[in-house]
This record gives sequence, C-alpha cells and structure tokens, in this order.
Amino acid sequence: MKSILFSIHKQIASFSKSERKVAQFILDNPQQVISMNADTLADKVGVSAATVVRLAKLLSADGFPGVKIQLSAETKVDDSLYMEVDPKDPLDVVKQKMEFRIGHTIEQTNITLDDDAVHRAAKLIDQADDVYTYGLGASSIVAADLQQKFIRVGKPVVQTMDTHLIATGIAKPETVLILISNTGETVESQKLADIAHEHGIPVITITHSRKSSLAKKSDIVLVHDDSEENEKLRTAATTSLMAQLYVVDLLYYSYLTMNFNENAAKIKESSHVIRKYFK
Amino acid sequence: MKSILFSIHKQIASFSKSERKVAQFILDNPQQVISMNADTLADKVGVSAATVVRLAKLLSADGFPGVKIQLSAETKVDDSLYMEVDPKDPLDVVKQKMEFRIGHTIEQTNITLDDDAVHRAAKLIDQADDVYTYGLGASSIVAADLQQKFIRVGKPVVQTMDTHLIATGIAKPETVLILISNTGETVESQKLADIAHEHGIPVITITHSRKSSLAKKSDIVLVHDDSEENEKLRTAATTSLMAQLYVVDLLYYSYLTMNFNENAAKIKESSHVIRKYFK
DNA sequence: GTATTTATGAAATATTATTTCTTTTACGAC
DNA sequence: GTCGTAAAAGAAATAATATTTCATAAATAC
Repeated sequence: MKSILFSIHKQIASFSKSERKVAQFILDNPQQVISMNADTLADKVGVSAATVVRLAKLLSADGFPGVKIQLSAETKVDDSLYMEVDPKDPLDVVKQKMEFRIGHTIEQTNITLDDDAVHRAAKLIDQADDVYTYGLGASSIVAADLQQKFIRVGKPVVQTMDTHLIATGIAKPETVLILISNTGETVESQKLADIAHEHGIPVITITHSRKSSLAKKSDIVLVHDDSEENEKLRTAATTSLMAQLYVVDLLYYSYLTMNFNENAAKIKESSHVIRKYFK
Repeated sequence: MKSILFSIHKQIASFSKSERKVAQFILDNPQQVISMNADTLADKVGVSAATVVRLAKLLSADGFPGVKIQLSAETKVDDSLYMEVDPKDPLDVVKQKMEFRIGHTIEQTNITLDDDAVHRAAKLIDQADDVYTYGLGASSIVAADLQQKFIRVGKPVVQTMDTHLIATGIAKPETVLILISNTGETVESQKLADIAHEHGIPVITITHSRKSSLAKKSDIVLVHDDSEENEKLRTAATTSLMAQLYVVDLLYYSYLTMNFNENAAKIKESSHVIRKYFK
C-alpha cells in the first residue's frame, strides 16, 4: 500500500492548474474530503466535477470513491485514542485505546530496537554453554517466556529469581547472562551485571531505557519503546510487558534462523514429546 | 471513532437472517468488501441489494459507501504482511510482519471478546474469597501475570502448576477458578474444571476457541482472537500469548474500575512499599 | 496571428445507491 | 391445519453520484 497523500505530494507539480487546486485541497483537508462527493469538492475548490474526477483517476484506479477510501485508510487519527485510559471509560473505549497503544508500542520498538544487537545477542546465546536469565516483577514473566522458548529448541536457560543461585551460575566461563528490567534501574540486576563482568561473562539487557544504569553496564542492550511517555502511563505496564515479550520473540527468532533446519527439527520433536506423553 | 467491525459483532444477533449473512461476510472479508459495490456483495452473499443497503444504514449514517470507508480505516491492508514469517526473512521484514500480526490479533480480540463476560468475571473475582489460577506452558506465564496484577491491588491470587494443590484449593466454597488454555483442550484444565463444578465453584476460562472442550465446561469464557488461522502459524505462539495477556489486562481493568478509588489507593501503596523497602 | 495542442466545464450518460412497493416468509391464535 | 398479522426480503423505480463525451476556451508553438 503506497500512501496516496505522499503520492499527491510527489506528483503535484505534474498536474494542471485546476487539478493542482484540487490536489492541494486534498492535502490540506484529507479528513474533510472523505465525507464529500465529487460535486461538493469541485464547488468548494471552484472547478468542475469533471476535473475532480480526472484527478481522482490519476490517483486511484477506482476513481473518486477510491480516493476517499484510501484517504480513510491513511487518515485514521482520532486524537482521543492517544489519550491515557481513564477509569471512567467504558470497556469498549478502553479496548480501542489499548489497541492503539499496543500498536504504537510495537511500532516504536521496531524503530528503537537495533537489528544488529539482536543478532549479536543471538550469537552469544548460541555460543554459550550456559544461559542465565533474571527479571523481577513483571520482568520475571518475560524471563520465564524466554526460558520456555529456548528450552523448546534445545537450549536450556536457567530462569530464577534467586540472585544467589544466579551469582553462582555466572561465576564460570562460557556463560551468558540476560537481564530484563523495564526501567533499567533495578538494584539486583545491576549487582548481577557487576558480578558477571568480574568473571568476564557478557551481559545482554532488555530494557526500555538506553541511558539507564543497567544499560551502561551491559555488553548488548536491546531497547524497546524508548519513549518518555512510557513513564507516566498506567497502560505502560501492559504495553511494556508486551514490548519486552516482543523483543524476546525477535531474539528467539534470530537464534532460530542461525541454524534453521536443526532448530526446526527440535521444535517438531518437542511438540511431539508433549503430544506423546501428555495427551 | 467507533469500530465498525466491533459494532457489527456486537449487534449481529439483532439483525435479520439475510442481514446477518451480509454482516458475517463483512466480518470475514472486510478487505474484499472495500472493493465491492452493493450489488456485487448482495450477489456474493445471495441476498438482494436492498438488504445490503438496509444493513449498511444500520451501520453507518452514510450508507454503503460509508461502510466501505470505515472498513478501510480499520483494516490494515498490505497483503504480503499477512504472510507467515519465513525463516529466510531478514529481521526487518520479520519486524514488519510481526507488527502487523500483533495489531491484527489485538483487533480481533477486541471484536471477539465479550465486554459483558469480562464484567461478570471481574465481579466473580471481586466477590470470591479465594482465587486460583492455572495454566500450563505459555499459559502459565499468563497466569503469573494475572497473579501479579491482582496482588498489586490487594486481591491475592494463587497461581501454581501443581494441580493437586489447586484441587485442594477449589474444594471449598466462595472460591473462583481461572483457567488459561490457548487451545482449550489441555486435559489438566478440563479435569480442574470438573472438580470445580463438583464443588459448585465457578470457572472462568481464557481461551482462543469458543467451541473447545474447556469452553463448554466453563461458566464464563473469555475468547481472544477466535480465528482459524490462529492454528497454523508459528507467529501464533507469541501473538496468542499477547492476546491472552491483553485479556488479563482488560479483566484487571474491569476489576479496577468496579471500585476505583479504593483500588487506586492500593496500587499507590504497593508501589510505595516496593520503593520503601527495595530501593 | 494562426494552427495545434492541452485544459476545462456543461451536459449527457453510466454506474451505483436508495427507496418504494409488492411478495414472501415467519409467527400466533384459533 | 388455516387465517390473520407482522416482519423480512426482493424487484423495480427512483435518486444520487460518478464518469464520459463533447464543445469551448486557454495555452503554446510556429
């Protein structure tokens, strides 16, 4: 899908004088145009309906109605959805707002997250003999997900909230530590990062803040949705969780593709095991 | 902006037989409808154009063209992104596809999930003395999230994968059991549902399939993304997880608003506790 | 300044949507 | 079952809208 507004903008110089008037009006008031018919728009701009239709044909194979439909697809900006969820909102409004927020968070994460960092992290995991992961609170859920995903492809990951146990684990070579902390300020995580470095163990961190204390202590930082608004919102709790899970999924995917055939076989085998013994 | 798909889903029961056929077709193929005219759609569905138009008037003040425009605003379009993630895809393509899929999943969940069921579930939780939750595999992660969220507002929830322990817990009155199972076919969950009912304990289930065995054994079913494609996709693993977490979040939200002031105070208090003792 | 191309609008036409009106179907009471 | 009534659905008429045609005007070239 290419943007019709963008395409108008690009071609506007090549349009005739009257067509250009129409094109400019569309650029300026796309939202309004959606609820106009060709005649009304022609009147408004001071040209004939034929001109409007002619321009429309240049922009969309489906003529003027097609232009309206495309505009509608691009112009879905209801400002109210940007807003925080309000305790007085009925559930259907909450749903709409959340849908919007989650989409926004994933989009942001796609922008912020560095592909190369993901690949490097996946490689570290692949080469390590042992993998340890730690997260507290909501992040412990993400750590558990990470563990599940990697076990399924034959890469056992230790996930525990027992920091002493982790400290023991990362005191030997060929190990990698994955820390998960939304804020990047959890004291326990920072301590673990220090211990890891004392033993020359690389640290991968999943966090929303590139500038956080933990990020500075990490070898690879996987940053999700690094926006300021993140801080103040109730909905941030769930959207951050989703962003973190999303990062884990991409990491898992990257690991998977490093040796696809072998790993695909392992996934098949593991679901086979479950079906055989538990169904 | 009211979602037209959501509104169709909500009202579909109140439509007449022929209207319902049209409505169902729109729900199933919104993208296709956008490039159809009323006659074509009528033909395709096997009703008269008048029926299509009558339904359109119920859905949009601007009649059938209005419906198409609204559908266009709601329906993300790029077909290539519908595709399954391919092991040969570079990470940036994976990101795009996933962004699309996640958005789609949340959108679908918004349509499928019944607001009233959520409210009833929240009420059950509120009235219960004890809440138990169970999920296996990826669903255990969702159960853990549910536990965390509710503990934070002073509603302790027992989450464990020890089915014997849960069986003990649900053998007494004033208890509610929340089962989480993507497929709705997990044997352990079904067993727990049976036990609960023997003791007159209500069962709330979070699943993707309204027709699953577990759904049939449940008092309240919270259905997320009830689409068939769900089955066959690798990405479904993560998107289902997100859909489930999203349902939990809405449930939590619904619970929260039932007694907002009190609960808001509890949230404040709980984050205060964390800051006081752990920072 | 004239010829030729290009742009434009008015009117004719085609398409699409909508309404009206008739027929059919469903539902109850007997 | 059958009659009566109401709701639903379709066919056809009408209205709205989009599109094309064609005549004319403006711009450009020579």
